[in-house]
Parts: sequence; structure tokens; C-alpha cells
Amino acid sequence: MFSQTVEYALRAVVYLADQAPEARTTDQISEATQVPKPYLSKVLQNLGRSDIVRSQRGIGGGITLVKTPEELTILDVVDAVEPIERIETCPLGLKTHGKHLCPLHRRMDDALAMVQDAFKKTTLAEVLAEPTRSTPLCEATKSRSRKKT
Amino acid sequence: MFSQTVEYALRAVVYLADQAPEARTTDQISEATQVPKPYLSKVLQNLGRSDIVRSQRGIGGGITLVKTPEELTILDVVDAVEPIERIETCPLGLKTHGKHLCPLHRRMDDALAMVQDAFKKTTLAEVLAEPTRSTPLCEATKSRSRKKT
DNA sequence: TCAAAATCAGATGCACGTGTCCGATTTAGT
DNA sequence: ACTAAATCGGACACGTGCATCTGATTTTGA
Repeated sequence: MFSQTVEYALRAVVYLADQAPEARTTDQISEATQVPKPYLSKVLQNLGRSDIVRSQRGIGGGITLVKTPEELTILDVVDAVEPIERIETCPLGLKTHGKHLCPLHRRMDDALAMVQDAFKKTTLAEVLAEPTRSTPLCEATKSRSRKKT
Repeated sequence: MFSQTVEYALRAVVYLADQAPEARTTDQISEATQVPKPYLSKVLQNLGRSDIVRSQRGIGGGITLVKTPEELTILDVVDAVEPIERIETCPLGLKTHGKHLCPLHRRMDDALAMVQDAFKKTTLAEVLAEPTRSTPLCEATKSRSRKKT
């Protein structure tokens, strides 16, 4: 139900949040998140256009988060690469009732709303702070992987 | 987030539930649900293979629901055409913890679970019985469209 | 037995998501 | 200036979801 692109974007952003406020290159992000490098660069460009990350060219450059992990929600990232489209009007095109959805589409839209709300309530910082043995990107090490030179 | 195919399958099944236990042809279903006929027939074939509907060839034939609207849930239909894939194991392939998802994927899977549960709890009969002015497939008429010869 | 009604099955076309590749551009350091 | 590091942008390739068309098959009724 979630596209690969969404999955990849979230992995990258979680990694960047973990390393924040340090910049990381696409190579580093790719290695840490297991996302194919050429495609990752596309995703990162998209995130840049949506002002989620900022990129810096040249030696010593890389990608950094624009906001802090506390300010950034999962929904921000999802909406940046593939917005959740709520059902606003009847998909059948029947215009006899403006925003009054029929029972079927009401339920479908409710489901979308639940997902949207859940993602809106969760910040990247909360994901990273979660007390669990599995670290954000599923490595098995107990100690969070620190930024290495 | 939901594909066109899912949308089409649900429309068709809701219509059939409304007309149950009478059979309806793809032509009738297509007209009532605004789904392009050639593609609808493909969706219907899929629903047939998953034992959601039964088809009858020849004169007087058509499509009927296998179960009653009370027994059929929205999830049954969705799973028939495009199963909701829960996140069972870490997408990163890190096998260091079997089913123990990291905080990120835990939240994504929770969202999937919410949708799955909501769809599992709702039967087609409930959708049709919903007390509202908008009829199941969004027609504006107050009286439910009855099966016409 | 024939014709009409209806689904079935395969081929086709198009757009898009996913993924790769490569040259151009920017930047920092010597 | 020159070189290496790094992103940027466009072009290309592939599979799949969406959609259509056409002929084959089954079934009913006259």
C-alpha cells in the first residue's frame, strides 16, 4: 500500500535525523539505508524541492535536514514524495451532493484519514527515541550508529 | 493510496449487493458504477477467481455475489483484487531480529493494520443500510434504485 | 439447429513507478 | 588555475497497472 519511493524517503530521512545536524552524502545514506544510490538521489532531489532537506554540492557537501527531527513528522515526508489523496468529492462524478460522500467512499476516506492522522502525530524525533532494542534502521547493534568521520 | 482497481471492484460489489440476490450483467454494472466496461470485465473475472462473485454465461446470465451482503466485508473485496501487504519482517533484510520491527516500520505497519481492521469490520450490508441521504453509489435519488427488468 | 446473449481469454497500447547511467555543474582545497 | 568531491539534470530501460479491442466460448430460447 505504500510505494517504494515512500519507503525509501522515510529511510533516508530517518537516517538523516539520526545523524542531524551533520550533513551526509548520498553514498553514506545509500549504504546505511540499503537504497540503490542512483534512485536515492532522485528521491533526495524530490525531498529538496519540498524543502524537507537541503543539499550542498562540492567537497564536504551532502544532504541535511531543513527542520529538526522534533519539528518533522512522518506525514511531512510522505506528503513530499507522494501526497495522501483524501476523497473530497464523489469519485463517480455525481455532483448532486458536494462533499457529502456515500457510505462506501465515506469509509474509504475515513481509512485515509486514520493513516494521515497517525503520521501527522509522529515526529522523527519520536521514532528515534522509541525505547526498543531495534535501532531506527533495523541494525542489530545496541549502540546507535554514531557519525563517523 | 487505493488503486483504481480496488475502487472499481468495490463499486461493482456494492452494486451487486444492492441488487442481490439478482444477477446483473457487466453492461448493467458498468452503467450503474461508471466503470469502463472492458476493464470492469477484467476486474469481475478476478473477483470470480477469488470466489467473491459467480458468473453465468449465456442469455439471462450475468454476475451474482457468492455470499450474502451480510457475510461479505470490504476487506474480502480489497484482498481479492489487491491484498493489503502487512510489513511482517524488516524491509532492510536485516535478519538480526525476526518479527521485531524497528520503530519506523512498526508505525507503518500499524497504519496498515488500522486500515485492515476498519475494512474487516464493515460488511456490505452495513454500507447499504447506512442511514444517509446519499445512496450507495452516490446517485441523488432518495429511493434506492430498484432492480428493473 | 440456429441465432442472440453473455462471459472468457489473449493481444495490444499507453502511462507511470522504479531503477540505471552519464555528462554538466558547483564547490573546496592545493 | 587545477583537481577531486559531490550534487544536478536529462535520457534511457523495464515492468506493471490501467484500459481497450477482438475473437472464441458457453448458454438459452425459438
